[in-house]
Amino acid sequence: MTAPISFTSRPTGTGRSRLGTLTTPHGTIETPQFMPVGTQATVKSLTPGDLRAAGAQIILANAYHLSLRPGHDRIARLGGLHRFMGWDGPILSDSGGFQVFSLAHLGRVDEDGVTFASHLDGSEQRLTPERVMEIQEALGSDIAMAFDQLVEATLPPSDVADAMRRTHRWAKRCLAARTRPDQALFGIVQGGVDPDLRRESVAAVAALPFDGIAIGGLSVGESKTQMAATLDVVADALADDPRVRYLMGVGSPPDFFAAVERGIDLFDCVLPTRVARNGQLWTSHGRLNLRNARFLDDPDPPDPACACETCRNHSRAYLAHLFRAEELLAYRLSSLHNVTYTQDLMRRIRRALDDGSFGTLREAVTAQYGSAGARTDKPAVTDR
RNA sequence: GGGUAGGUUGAGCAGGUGGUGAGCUCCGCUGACUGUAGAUCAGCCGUCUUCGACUGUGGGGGUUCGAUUCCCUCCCUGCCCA
Repeated sequence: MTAPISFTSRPTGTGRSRLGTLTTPHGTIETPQFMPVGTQATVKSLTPGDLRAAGAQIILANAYHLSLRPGHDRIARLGGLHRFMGWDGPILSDSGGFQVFSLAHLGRVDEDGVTFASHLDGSEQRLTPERVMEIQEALGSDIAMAFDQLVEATLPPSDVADAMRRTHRWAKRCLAARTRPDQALFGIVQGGVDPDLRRESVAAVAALPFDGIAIGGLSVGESKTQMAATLDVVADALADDPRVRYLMGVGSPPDFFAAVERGIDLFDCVLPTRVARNGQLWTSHGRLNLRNARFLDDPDPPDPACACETCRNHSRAYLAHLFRAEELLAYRLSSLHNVTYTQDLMRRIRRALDDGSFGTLREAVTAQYGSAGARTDKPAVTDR
């Protein structure tokens, strides 16, 4: 059978960075690329038209959430996730592995899978690698993710290693369970921030016939320095592996630079949309919190350098008012801007990789957002 | 004019029948947020020299060791009657 996706890339000469093209059943995307997160078959407050206008080329949805509501079988009966949500571009579905982590207190992990109390109604739910593949195939996403176990990188090494090796066993089961020739499947590298464990994980995952390699378990409490060091280890271990590399759950504007120069092609993160709903806009002046009193009389657009619908038509003062009044438009206008900003940033990164100005761009953005990110090397929870 | 219920920190309240009223919800201020149980959460929100201290229960006066509480008087508000 023909491969469900194809990825071609070339090194740029800037660190380990690459410029690439990823072709999926629902279209081609340029890499490095950012995927807005649409957990429940919607990028909160935005229509597919908004996403297109913002420059989004691929979005992420979540198998766990959609299996609980409205149900993956129902989505399948309604023609699949693309038709259901009205987005005809590529979709990557997350497996629910992150929920094993974020909802850990609601469930327990065993060798075969995970038993959950649904966060919606408390009903018992069972996720296994086979079940997760069944859900994602019913959704019909372009790219499915293997079911993994993510743990705090700061746990004892033996715990991190246990979860990592279970992830490897589940990876093989996911591959064995797949039946759709038109859906790609990515494996996930785990191993916390331990270089040896990360190397072991890359060796195990890269040996399997996945269509892409994801790096999980980062941006969950470790420092920026640890994340960069871990990405270096992974990039070394992947060496000349030609497959697309996806860093899960990252990130902020400074994070993109740290990861791209270490060979990352794909990102997803809730940050742009979540912080937007909480009043924080990403701009060429850095972060603006539009709930701050100083914006109530500010007639300027959120970002004078931005051409999105929000910045073309509305002032900071108007946004500040909408947030205070808890008007729904606040969430849409802010999310639309932040997704646009993030897509613009990725486009600028791609252009800079092409013309050799990556370092210059990184310095400019770092000046706006602070070195190494907003909060540098905050101590890990268990360091105390 | 008579009766009645009230007056507590921006708003709305709780509490307090003589022994230290800074408690709640809004509003407001600031911060956080990284494969979304998040249009959420946290801190602050009388003053100060802020791990504490001080002031504050409509105004004035009185009784008392001590008054938000008891007494006198005045002011203001709601409702009922005339």
